Amino acid sequence: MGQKLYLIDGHALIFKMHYAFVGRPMVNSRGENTSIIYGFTKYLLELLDHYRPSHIGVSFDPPGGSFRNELYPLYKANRGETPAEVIAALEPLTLILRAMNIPVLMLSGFEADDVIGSAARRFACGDMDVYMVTPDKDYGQLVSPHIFQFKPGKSGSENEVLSEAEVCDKWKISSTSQVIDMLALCGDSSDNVPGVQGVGPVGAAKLLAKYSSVEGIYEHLDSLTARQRESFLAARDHIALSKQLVTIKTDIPLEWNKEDFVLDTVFNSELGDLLDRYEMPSLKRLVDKVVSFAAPQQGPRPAEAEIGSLRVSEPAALCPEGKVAVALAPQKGSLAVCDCGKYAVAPAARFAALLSDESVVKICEDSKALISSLAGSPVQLKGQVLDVTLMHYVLNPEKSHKLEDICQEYLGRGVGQQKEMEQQSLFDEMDSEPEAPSSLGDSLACIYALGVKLHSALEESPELLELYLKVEAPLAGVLSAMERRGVKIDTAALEDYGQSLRKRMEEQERQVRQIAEDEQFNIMSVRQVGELVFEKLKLDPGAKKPRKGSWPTDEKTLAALSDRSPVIDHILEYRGLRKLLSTYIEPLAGYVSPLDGRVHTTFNQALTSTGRLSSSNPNLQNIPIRTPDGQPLRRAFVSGDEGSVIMSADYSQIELRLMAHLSGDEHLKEAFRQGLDIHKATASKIFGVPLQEVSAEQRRVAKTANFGIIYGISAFGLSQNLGCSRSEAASIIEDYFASFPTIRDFIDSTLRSARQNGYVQTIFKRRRYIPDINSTNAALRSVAERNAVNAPVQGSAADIIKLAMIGVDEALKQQGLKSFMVLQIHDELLLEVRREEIEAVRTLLREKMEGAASLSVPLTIECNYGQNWLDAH
DNA sequence: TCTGTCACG
DNA sequence: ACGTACGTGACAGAA
Repeated sequence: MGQKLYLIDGHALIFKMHYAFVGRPMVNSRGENTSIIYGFTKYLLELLDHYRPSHIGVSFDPPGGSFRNELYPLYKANRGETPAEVIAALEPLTLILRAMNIPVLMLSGFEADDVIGSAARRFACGDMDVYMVTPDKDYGQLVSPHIFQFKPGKSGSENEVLSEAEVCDKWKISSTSQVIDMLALCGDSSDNVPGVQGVGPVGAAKLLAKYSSVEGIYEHLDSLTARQRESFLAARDHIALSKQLVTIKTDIPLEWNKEDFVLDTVFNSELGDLLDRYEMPSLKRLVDKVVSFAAPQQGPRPAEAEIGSLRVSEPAALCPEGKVAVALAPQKGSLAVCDCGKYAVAPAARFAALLSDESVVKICEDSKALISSLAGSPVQLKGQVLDVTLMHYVLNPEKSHKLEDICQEYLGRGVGQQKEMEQQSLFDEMDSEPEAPSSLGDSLACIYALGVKLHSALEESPELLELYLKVEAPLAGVLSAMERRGVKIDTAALEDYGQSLRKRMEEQERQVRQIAEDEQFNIMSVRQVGELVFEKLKLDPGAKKPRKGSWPTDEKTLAALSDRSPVIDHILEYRGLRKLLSTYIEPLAGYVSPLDGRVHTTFNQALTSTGRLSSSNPNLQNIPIRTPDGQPLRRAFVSGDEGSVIMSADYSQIELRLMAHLSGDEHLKEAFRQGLDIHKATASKIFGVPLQEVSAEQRRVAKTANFGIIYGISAFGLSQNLGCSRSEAASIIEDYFASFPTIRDFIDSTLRSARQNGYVQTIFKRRRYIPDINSTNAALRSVAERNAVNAPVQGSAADIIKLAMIGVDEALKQQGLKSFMVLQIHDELLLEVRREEIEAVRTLLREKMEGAASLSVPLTIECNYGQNWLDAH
């Protein structure tokens, strides 16, 4: 029986509880603030109840600082005084822990993390898993095969266990020891540890991938960009110290031994007295629960047998031949595969025959990642792929699709808690790696079982199974290819553009300093801006200084004072430019891969509630276009070489066309059939004027109303957007429905079916569940109603472009064209197209995009190309 | 870690 | 009598 040692970072937990109760403290009849004592003890008891540690200890920071303060006097110097409630809670908590026979670890000169690190390293072994209970990211550096970070969730139940793979994945590094380098590079503002200016987690990960450590980066300074080199040179003096400060000690000699940590749930009777003393009757009940459960020592559930039986009987349901495999990519270059209850880890090539066998169903957690990991190798993935994340997304887009959560929902247990399945050679002479993470076997078992369960859940609703098989599963491969191709960035253009914005920022700053009559004025400082606006210039004579804290300087407050002094516009302009620079331009340069000069975004296929994709790291679906300041950025998105262009194809008014199709409204349909300017046509109808006489203002109002219809209109929302009164908005809505009566009917019938079925659906039967549709809470219900109207429209558009992408990808390959897709922006596809293929690709896009669905109105695209993204519009 | 703001469709 | 247009992601600033 595997043993589990939980080491709790007491101070971190106390602070977490302190903040959790800010604003609504618990006070007992003696007037004592018992928030922290209650929160901490409750958390501890729930942990015992739920996770059943065999061993446990709590560590606190000792008073008087640590060796780090001697190394660096400014260490944590930016932290304010420890709140009095926190100090007051220490003593009672120590008493409670003592009454529970839980050892309190404190070593003068060391912080809690050093003690925990040293204990973890000392006690972790094959039959002792160590869980470090802390929200602190620094602990990631200690995570190793038998040491995990156990992150308390915000509402208590959402605890998260991080293994090596998850820590590495989170930071995008290859080994947990690189967490130290990450922290040193990025700095830590809460501990006052300086990092390297301008280097964030993403940039640091890229550098570490190439040079593996801080020292490695300094050995290759000449390979960095000029800006980066400058920052690294500036940091040279302190970087070693930063690294030392963030390194948790693992070699402190400890006087405790394993037996000291054994959890004995026959608690001391003092515990009850203490809980009475602090007036926490509900915790006494929890104590009883923990004690009563403790007696028959057994694990949560014997699921090994469950999974065992699945593997014997169920595969036939998936695949007539009864051959089923589970595959996933645990780390770069090698693959873990399980079959018939046993698993092996080896380079993917060793599984080539299995992976390319059409008759073997592959079950995995993340097929896009799996496909990406196999790309470039001769190994082909063929046959049906059951991606548990995507299947779960199709079944219920709004739930969490983390493996842990799906397991909880469908298997009634967490992942990584079961006795491991046997690891061995699947084939003769298999060179299995002995160092595989300990939870791997169980993860494979879970994925396997989930593949079977989710597949049969999809079979219950055949239209959902079809959505998965025809849309989501094939799309994963398309997205994988798009991510790997990436989009070329003209870094020189980007740099120039950034430079021009920086110049303009300096100019705004100079103007502000002039008005402030202060050459040293710091425009970035909220405090200084507040004092300038409200005290020196007195732009709002009525405003009273807040007693504590500082003057408000948010956008809205300042904008309201815009006509009192030009300084406001200068400040806002400065902030706008800074935002542009810090959100788009500067980070984008860091995402450009040194290998190919291209940016590789990540498309998330299982995230939105409506079926849309999302893009992150970086987000390339929100690159500016609407404002003049932002537009030049799109010029930096270029084709890979002179022989290619950027081509953009976007659906014209796809959501309104879907509204016309779904509602069946004859007026709207007719307008689209005639190819009219739809907003103008709408205006003509609702204002009762001839098409030619529609004014610009009327068109604007109609356009806003059209958007409103798609969003699930409300008088308030429309009035906000038009800047008119609520009653005026209400009358516009009346006129709209009078002109398009069938749309009102459509909305009504959509709501009726949502109330009846609990969900709404798209033209391809993608569901969105609307549980709040019958809520007695009016606000909740209104949100639900708007969701119910919007989801079929937004979601159908998402279905259509997904299907189009699959068709386009297939056709490009089939016709042997070299052009390829690079981005999807909801209703637009961006491609890199060989010049000689321009006409062929254009034709193909028309055919596949316009033909992706047959609606009762024409579905049309606009297609253009140019040297860059801006020119392609 | 959470909120507000602002970029896109 | 509520708080509001739908769907995202990233950053700065405040706790």
